[in-house]
Amino acid sequence: MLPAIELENSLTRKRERLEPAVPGRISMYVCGMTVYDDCHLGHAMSAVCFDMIRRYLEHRGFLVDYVVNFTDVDDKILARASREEVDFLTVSERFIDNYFSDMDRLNVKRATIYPRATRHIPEMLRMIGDLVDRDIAYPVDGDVYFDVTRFDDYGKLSGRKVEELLAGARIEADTRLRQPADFALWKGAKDGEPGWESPWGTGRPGWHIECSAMASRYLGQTFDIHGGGLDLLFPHHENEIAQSEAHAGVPFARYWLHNGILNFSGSKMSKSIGNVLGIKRLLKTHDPDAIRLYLLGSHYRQPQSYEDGSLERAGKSLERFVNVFDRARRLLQDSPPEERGSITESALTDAAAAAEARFHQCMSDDFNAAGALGGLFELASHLNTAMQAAEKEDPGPEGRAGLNQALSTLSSLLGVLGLRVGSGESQAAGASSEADTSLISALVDQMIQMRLQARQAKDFSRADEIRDRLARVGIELKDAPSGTTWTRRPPSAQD
RNA sequence: GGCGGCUUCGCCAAGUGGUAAGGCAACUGAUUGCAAAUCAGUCAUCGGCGGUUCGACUCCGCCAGCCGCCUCCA
Repeated sequence: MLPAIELENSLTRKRERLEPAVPGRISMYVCGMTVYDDCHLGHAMSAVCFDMIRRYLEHRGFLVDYVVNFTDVDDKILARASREEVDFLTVSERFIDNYFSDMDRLNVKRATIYPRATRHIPEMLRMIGDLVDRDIAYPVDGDVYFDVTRFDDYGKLSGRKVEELLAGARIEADTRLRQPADFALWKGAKDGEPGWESPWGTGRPGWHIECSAMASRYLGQTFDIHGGGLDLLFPHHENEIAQSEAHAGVPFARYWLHNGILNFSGSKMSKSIGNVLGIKRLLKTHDPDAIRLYLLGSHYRQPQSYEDGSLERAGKSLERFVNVFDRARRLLQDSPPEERGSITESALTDAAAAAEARFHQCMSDDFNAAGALGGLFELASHLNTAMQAAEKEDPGPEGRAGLNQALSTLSSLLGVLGLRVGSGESQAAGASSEADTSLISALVDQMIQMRLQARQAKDFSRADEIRDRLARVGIELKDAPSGTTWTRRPPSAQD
């Protein structure tokens, strides 16, 4: 019996048991990105956190409807388009493609649907129209604003009170507004800006309304989980709730999940500060699984600080898993089975069962992937201990069964976290075509043969030279009793 | 100024009212021609001060430091 899933709900600030509105199904909406530039590690953090949550829910048997939006029209996109003298959709579509290629490499599973704001203008106009009709929103000079005093629960997510917002507003008051905290549902087009026709003139949607419109379009007026970065909690998510609930009269998202922000050099990774690490650049020197492992190494809700060498350390950790599978493959294929075994089956099956139990215990407890990983490292250790013995004396038929079972547990649980180690689909850094790979393989085997001859002739300086030279081009040799193996490492990483 | 959060071994980072997972690094030993990998072992009393409690790192209060949001932001 697996533990019930509990999660920390930002809305109630409490730990709650996850009880989907429709048994067996989870409807989940996660704020994607405004596509005006490349993705950075912070975007990856959010995407990977919610991907991990989604994968775990699916692993637990839920059918997950997973919606991630693209904000494909906004000031920054328009600014870029104007700078590049292209249509704004050219810009947004380019960065959407870019987003997919980065996220695919990080093994972020594709959402059920990726709605774009520009393709849901009618839905938004209907919502805005309704709010205006009921005087919850009001038009001003071609814009439309939401009157925050007309929604009693305004501030319930972020713990703010309307009065305080009015008093402490940092922005200069726009005198056209009923109060400074009111936010735009619709923005009238200024000179030459693209726009859509509306009852209030040509314009484009405000930022928040798209999520309200698209979430209800695809998941219903009330759905289970809404996720996003903690920095979106206010005002974005607060405003989503206000619009949606004022419009529909029913609760919007039932559970709100927020991932902690990634800090780099002491402050939030953000384009405006300029301390961003682009995913594309990181992928040049790091295994995508290492990046994923790093991002899952702390609880999703905690802010995470990126330090120099963080990804290198994650890469070393990942190798621990990689080595287990390499070693097992060698062990199981090299030696013919014998009657008597060096491994007692129960030792490994117990270790595997313990790791799996701990995995579920941690993951059920607000998706504690970091804790779950700890258990997987322990299982890796148990496997190594057993394999060390098995290299001296055949594990025997029962031992082989136990070994295989523990390996398959390890690889499938890593898979639930989206880590491809041991699944046969891991992406070695510098992956190349199949033809290249087999050519490299043949060449390296030749070099290993040459080195073996040198070693047998006790010409160790020559043997070392071969090893060093291969290391310089990213081929690392490992001598084992059963022979020499090699692995490709990424070219030396700088950050 | 308002709201929220954080402070655990050299670094990253889980966690619990009953004396602290894991990874990286380091140290000792085994193994190795030497390495690498691996194994065995070593390596923290949880920011400070009070309080509640039989007992707190975990609960409460105060203090200090750091961070996020309040403007676009994963």
